[in-house]
Amino acid sequence: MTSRQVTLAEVAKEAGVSLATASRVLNGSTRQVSEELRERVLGTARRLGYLPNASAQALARNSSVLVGLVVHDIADPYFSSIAAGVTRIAESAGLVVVLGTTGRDPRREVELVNTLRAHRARALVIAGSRTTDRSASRRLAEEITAFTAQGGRVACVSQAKLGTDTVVPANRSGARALARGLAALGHRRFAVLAGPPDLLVARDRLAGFKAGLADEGLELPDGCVITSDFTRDGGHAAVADLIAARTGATCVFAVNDVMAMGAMAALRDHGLRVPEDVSVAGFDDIPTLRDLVPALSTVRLPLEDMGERAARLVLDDVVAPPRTVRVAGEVVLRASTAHPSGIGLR
Amino acid sequence: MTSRQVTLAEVAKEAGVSLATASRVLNGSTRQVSEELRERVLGTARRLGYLPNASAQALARNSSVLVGLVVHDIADPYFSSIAAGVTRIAESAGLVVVLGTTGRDPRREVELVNTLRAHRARALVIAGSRTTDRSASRRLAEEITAFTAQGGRVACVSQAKLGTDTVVPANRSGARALARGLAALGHRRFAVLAGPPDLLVARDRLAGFKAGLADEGLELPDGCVITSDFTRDGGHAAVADLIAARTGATCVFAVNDVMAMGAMAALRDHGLRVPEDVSVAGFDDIPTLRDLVPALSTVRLPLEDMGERAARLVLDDVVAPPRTVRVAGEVVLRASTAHPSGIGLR
DNA sequence: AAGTCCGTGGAAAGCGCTTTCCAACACGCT
DNA sequence: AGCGTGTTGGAAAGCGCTTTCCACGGACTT
Repeated sequence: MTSRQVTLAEVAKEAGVSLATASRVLNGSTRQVSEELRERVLGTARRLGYLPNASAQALARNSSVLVGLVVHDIADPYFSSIAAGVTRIAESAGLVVVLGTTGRDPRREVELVNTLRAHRARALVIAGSRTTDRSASRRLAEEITAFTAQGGRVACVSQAKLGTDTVVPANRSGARALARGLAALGHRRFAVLAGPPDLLVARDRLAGFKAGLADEGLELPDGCVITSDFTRDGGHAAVADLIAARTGATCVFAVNDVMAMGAMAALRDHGLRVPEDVSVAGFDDIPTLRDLVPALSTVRLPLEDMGERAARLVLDDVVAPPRTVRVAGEVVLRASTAHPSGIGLR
Repeated sequence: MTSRQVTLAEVAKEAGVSLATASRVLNGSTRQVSEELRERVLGTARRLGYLPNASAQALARNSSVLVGLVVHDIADPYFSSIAAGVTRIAESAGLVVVLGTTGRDPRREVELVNTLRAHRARALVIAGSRTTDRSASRRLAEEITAFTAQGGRVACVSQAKLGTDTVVPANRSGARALARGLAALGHRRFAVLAGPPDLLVARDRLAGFKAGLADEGLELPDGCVITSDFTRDGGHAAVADLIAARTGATCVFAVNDVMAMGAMAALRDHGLRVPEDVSVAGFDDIPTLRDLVPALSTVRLPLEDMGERAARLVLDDVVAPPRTVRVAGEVVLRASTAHPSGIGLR
């Protein structure tokens, strides 16, 4: 069944030229080939249905056309938006995207970078926040070092902690501005669905939010910070704890949109209305948000654009290793947040 | 900067064994190697930080570890859900997923399959509906034939039109059952946001819906079928046409969920309430649906599962070329559809 | 007329790995 | 002692391509 593939050698022979000449015609070599031979080679190649073997080319050239993309969960709109940006740039540069998903397992992350290294991927975009786990970070950093030592370029979308090019969203300042905006609406008691305690992006956003409250002379008591998974279901589950905590909060900030969406659903299940009984805000501005009712207030991040930026960092020819692209977040207050009217979450 | 990579030959030399022995130890060869040499090779490999060159292995073995995944738009929840299923299975089989996005351009689709073929990908999952464009289909079919002739396996998620293994959702019967369900709610006048006229999946769903109406003795006048893009914005834009058409429909069926979401937003913009003024239903049951208010009625497809099924089809050892896995759709009536109370879209 | 240079084609040496084939040796038999 | 048989190590031939290096002519100098 498996028909032998047409090789360059066959094309060369059939066209009556040397291997070298055939190669020069069929790839973008700088060397000139006379019009006559060129035509002949091109013709036979087409006639025989020649397709270069990418593995052989990669081996001979010592460089591949592969770009790695590592995300936690491709079904999460946050990551799929970034992925769309990365693939757009990579594909328009004639490269091929290799997708790896970690399921938020740091070991898997290291494993993926290793695999991509084995494939001699020319570049690598790692999306998704690091955690406070030092040993995991160290092992990832080692892999990344090996990857760059091999001539590959790496960019991260998240914290600039790994000595690579990085696209870093304004987690702190965005959350801070959001806090001020919510305070300006009249809220005085807040609760935060803070995600996992060891996730840096979650910590940054929490810290920024606290700072924003402090700007307004407000504070966030410890009991008002609920930890949970960084997912829609995490946000949903956290609401039970939130209500049990009897915080009296009139406004809930979830450190990302999917958590906020889960929380809104859970609040509804508990018979609470948003924003009449409690206001809710998220972070990221994932695309699905615009079809939510009430529309979710959030901090907008240009997700696809961030993916594009990361891809560009990693594909340009600049030789300036650790560059940082800061991306601003824009506070967008929508219908899910309103002037506090009720008594909040007693 | 680019440090030379450690090669098998170096490991072999350092360990004082032949290339062959080193190779046998460091990959899953069937050949035995004595415990002593084995240890020695493993030790030096670790010490030197040896990592096999995947391109070289692919070349020597004439087979790669790559699995292609072709989707229209990775940011669309429909595709990202399927992608999550495919990557899960592929990665658990130790394979590497190559992601290609077409942006719904048939030429790009062909191009991607070609690229994947050049990389000697061992398998390929193509998600996304075909169109009625015969010449595009033919060229894709040719590429696919070449791919399989080369020993690769291909599965499609959509219509079983290409002679490959296929996972086909119950578009017709799902839409038909949905139509009956909506008629049972009391609706008599319907409108359909039918997507692009040349997209097979859209046509199937429209046809199924009509059949379901016919079962109930109802029909769908031509003026009640609005065409538009198969996207959220397409659904949004179609609503203006829909309203202009003065169909008197009390229920709108959009042939996929993202269109239905766009339509709901547009209806709201026009001051129409769902479901009080008009009921809306979609198709697919993308994950984001459960956080919509009102919750969208739809036909549930197990999207991640479909991705997994496709991946399994393409990765098992069965030698039964064109198999078809039919996936049932389950009608899920939620809050976006109700007994018709108003006068509908006059 | 001799010397230079450039443009072009081909031979061949790799790239890093797998795998066939052969040699060597240790057994267990008759 | 002689002979299969089975096990293990190594030499070497590829896998399909790129690229260096050399050879050859013709066009130009001087």
